[in-house]
Amino acid sequence: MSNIYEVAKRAGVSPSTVSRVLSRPAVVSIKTRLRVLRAVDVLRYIPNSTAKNLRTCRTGKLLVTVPDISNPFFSLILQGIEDAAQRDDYAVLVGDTQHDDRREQRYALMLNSKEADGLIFLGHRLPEAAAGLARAAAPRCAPIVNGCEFNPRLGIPSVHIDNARAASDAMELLYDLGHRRIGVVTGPLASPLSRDRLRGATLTARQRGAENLRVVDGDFSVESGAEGAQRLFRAGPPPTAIFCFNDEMAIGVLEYARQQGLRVPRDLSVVGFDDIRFARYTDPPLTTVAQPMRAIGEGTVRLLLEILHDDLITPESVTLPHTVITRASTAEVPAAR
Amino acid sequence: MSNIYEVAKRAGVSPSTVSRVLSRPAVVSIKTRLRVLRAVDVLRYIPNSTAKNLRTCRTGKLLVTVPDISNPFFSLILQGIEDAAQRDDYAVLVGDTQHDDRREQRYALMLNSKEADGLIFLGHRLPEAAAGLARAAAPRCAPIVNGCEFNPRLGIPSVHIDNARAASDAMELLYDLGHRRIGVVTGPLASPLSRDRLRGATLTARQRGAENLRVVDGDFSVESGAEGAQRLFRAGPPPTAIFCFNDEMAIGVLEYARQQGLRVPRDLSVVGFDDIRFARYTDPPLTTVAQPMRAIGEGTVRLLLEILHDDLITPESVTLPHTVITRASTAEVPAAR
DNA sequence: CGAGTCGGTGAAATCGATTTCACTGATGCC
DNA sequence: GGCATCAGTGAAATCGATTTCACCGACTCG
Repeated sequence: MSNIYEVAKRAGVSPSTVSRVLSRPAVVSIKTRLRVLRAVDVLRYIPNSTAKNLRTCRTGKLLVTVPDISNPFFSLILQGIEDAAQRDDYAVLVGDTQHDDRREQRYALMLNSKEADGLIFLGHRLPEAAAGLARAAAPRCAPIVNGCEFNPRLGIPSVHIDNARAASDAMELLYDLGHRRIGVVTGPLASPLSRDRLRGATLTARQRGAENLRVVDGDFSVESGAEGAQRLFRAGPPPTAIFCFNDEMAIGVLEYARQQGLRVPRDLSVVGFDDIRFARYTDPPLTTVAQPMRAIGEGTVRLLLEILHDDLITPESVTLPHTVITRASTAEVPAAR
Repeated sequence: MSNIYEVAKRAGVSPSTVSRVLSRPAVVSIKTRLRVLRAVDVLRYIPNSTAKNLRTCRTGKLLVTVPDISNPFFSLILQGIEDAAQRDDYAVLVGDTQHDDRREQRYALMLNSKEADGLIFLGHRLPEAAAGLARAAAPRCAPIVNGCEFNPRLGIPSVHIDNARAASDAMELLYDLGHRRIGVVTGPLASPLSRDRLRGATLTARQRGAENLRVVDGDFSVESGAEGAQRLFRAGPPPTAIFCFNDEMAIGVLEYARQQGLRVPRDLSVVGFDDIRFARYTDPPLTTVAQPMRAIGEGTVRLLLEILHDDLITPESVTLPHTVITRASTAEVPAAR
């Protein structure tokens, strides 16, 4: 592989000129520019980006840690990130952390060793290594951005929806349909996102005067949705509606209903969260709260690039709109008909 | 951020020694080793990986191009790749190409500019830039590996299943259930993978003496599955079974059936391909051909690392086993009952 | 006792670009 | 005509590590 010196020699100029031709052609005379370009062509010269990175202290890479790439919710966000990064000529390094904080740690360290220019993390924990960078940068912004979650105490900019409000909206929908015995299957309460949704849901329940809100915890998996439904049905009078904090658990509830011979939405209304790709293809199609996944991904990149370009000095979060999508898994409560 | 010189100064040794302590501690005496480590600790020294990469001509990164990250099939392969790469201390750069060959090109160029040590591509096209590297490396292996597809003409090692055989197996299943009028919805025939499956399917059809195989083309999307079903039903006598070249199209067929009031599997049997996460949660759960997605991902990494370590000289592909998973979307043909 | 070996270390070259600074010749202007 | 300005270019420093080679002292062995 040829390097800049060989190109310079062949073109009869100095390496500096070759470098200029490639990065700021305007400052080089037309004649030498063409000579250099010809040499570049002949030698099939492609600049070594590592050398460039070393000199410029930039890598052109963004590191993204995601709790689970194979989860359709995250994969859509990742797609938004990738797409936005690409548009600005950044490449994306992904780290699948499998919800493991040691892995989160390891990836965060890549920022310290300058393997990437910035970090987008989609989980709810800020790895210690990253927190250190954030402290060191204070009161300015470190190139670290969060997606989906929002923990004001971290002081890390984030792109997310108003989870409390979104959960409220989902609950309102159910109350408006006449439901009074509503069950909720939460996500892991370690994450602010789940806590926010729970807060929104219980707030609405109180406002609507329904004390009959029963809450069980899930872990966002299909299985935990089915199990949550079972727990809700086994304890006390059966709920007429179940609100799950994500679509996969709602699919689990649909599974449970099918096994128990419950007809959805006749006997049980089900609401999910996220509006993943398959939500519209469940049977019945799932009523759910849509998050703008791609936009969240793109937003995190925009925020990160603003920080990198020094346009964003103080942490600033972005709240994107959600939408309640009514499909066929919800209906008026039988008694109200 | 401190560098190796400051550490050396603080420890009262030369930079070479610091480097040795960090990479081959055994060759340094215990005493200096401890002194150096203390200095590293105090200064919170973290080696700059860009400098290291420049010197060692290694990046510790693998580039993966995937046609569509948000597709659950690819995201599972990607997870396998990420996981395997991580175990060997490699990081993964992903490029979502959106099936666009210009994007594939752009990513492939990153190999030329030494931004990654190797390339795994999951599409069926080998970008020209990568092909150039392969030619340059010949007759040895360039660090380029394919997943899923297999095109012997490319001379690029690949990890995949026996697609022809897998399609045969799916068809056998249907014939064994007594189906004779079978429809097939293919993927884009530009990819060898689809052509292989089609070959397998038609071969079995011929062996089973059924001339009634009707084939329509799809593009792997849910919509094209529904549309394919429509075309199959509109032309000639209705099929009793439809075999789709992926699960999403099979979901489309299920949708179509529901809309038309066809009961699956009573009126129509449906077989998918891939066994994505949601295949078991469709209604009815989908009979499909399972591909070992994670293993495919892990396999591509293993192959690539063997090439990088010079253990693999000549291109060599790996065929992994598939499994036909019978769920509730297939049943005996009514007439056969 | 002298030669050879070996463990431990440092000086300096190197990877391949970018960028500063200085220089040259040509032009503009009074 | 002389001085300032400017466009165009090159020499050399620089980024931060790794690695080769040479060196030194201590030890072994004949």
